[in-house]
Amino acid sequence: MHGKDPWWQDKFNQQCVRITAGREIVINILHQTDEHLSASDVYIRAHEISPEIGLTTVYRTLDLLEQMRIVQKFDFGDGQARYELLNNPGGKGHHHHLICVKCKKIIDYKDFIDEEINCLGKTQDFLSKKYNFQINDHLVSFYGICEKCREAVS
Amino acid sequence: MHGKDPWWQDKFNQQCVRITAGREIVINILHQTDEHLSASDVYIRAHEISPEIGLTTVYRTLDLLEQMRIVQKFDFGDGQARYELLNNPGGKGHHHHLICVKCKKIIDYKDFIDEEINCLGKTQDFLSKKYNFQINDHLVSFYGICEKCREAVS
DNA sequence: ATTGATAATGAAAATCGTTTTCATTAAAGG
DNA sequence: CCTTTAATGAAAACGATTTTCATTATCAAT
Repeated sequence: MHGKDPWWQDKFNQQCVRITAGREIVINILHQTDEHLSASDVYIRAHEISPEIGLTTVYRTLDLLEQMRIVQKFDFGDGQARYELLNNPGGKGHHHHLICVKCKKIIDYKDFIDEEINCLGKTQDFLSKKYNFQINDHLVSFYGICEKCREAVS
Repeated sequence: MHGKDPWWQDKFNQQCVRITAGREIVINILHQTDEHLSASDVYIRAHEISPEIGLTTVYRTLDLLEQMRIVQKFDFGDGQARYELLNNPGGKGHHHHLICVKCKKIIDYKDFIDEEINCLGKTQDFLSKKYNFQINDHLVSFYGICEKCREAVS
């Protein structure tokens, strides 16, 4: 695509993880979307591009990418894990979530995100020292009931 | 236990949800622990108290309590949901999480919690207006790799 | 290029947390 | 007490994820 290798290839080489066609496809799929894709979602899209990719490989790749801190795994309570690219350079950027516990609808928001992150930063510094953790990212979600679901109740 | 009914019974009566032995036991179990119990954990403890309680009922009860905003359901990525009592009067109180993505260890922290909540409050107010959500609670988690797991890697 | 060691893969089977089904029992109001 | 309807348990079904195992592809050394 460009003269330079994609940013994530460094991480692969550093950790002696092989760059394969399937892995590239999975990363590209995640790179090209703003949605929170499940493993099946990724599989369906990958399969269109390259039908020899199996669901198992998609699962394994997503796990690997999570371990490598290239993707973030979420669980919004709808029974399947969802994945998002971290540090997605051309993507929508970092955001937090607002989740309806009834219908499981997810809203990504960026309002006040800078203030929030600033505030969380202090905590992160403290925690990483106190507990000797290498903290890579965070998850902030608000839970509630959306307008539609509130209407549905008596 | 006291002369007065437990705090959560009001919620049951208001919503015409029946107060049954099984439900009381599940709530008491959650009330008496500081851990993040899975459905099986609850089932095992419930079964010791009253062997006729089935796993299905535990699942149904936990779902019900989540809908009623009496418990909060979490997913820390270890393959099973975990539950905590909300507003637990004698409990450990509100806290946030620090999670190791390798070994899935969870640390509950309360450091800077007031500042964080204060900061999140502004967002919550904004979001609930903007998206017309009834926001009940929030989840803040930091993800990283703990000391032990970092040593284990080359 | 060829080879050799080893990581990556796919298909199918296994796992396991959770949900559904359905017949039975218990709760709350009359 | 009786009636209606919600709650329950056991077993089966479900579905997402993981494991197994034989095969294939990758990278490094030759």
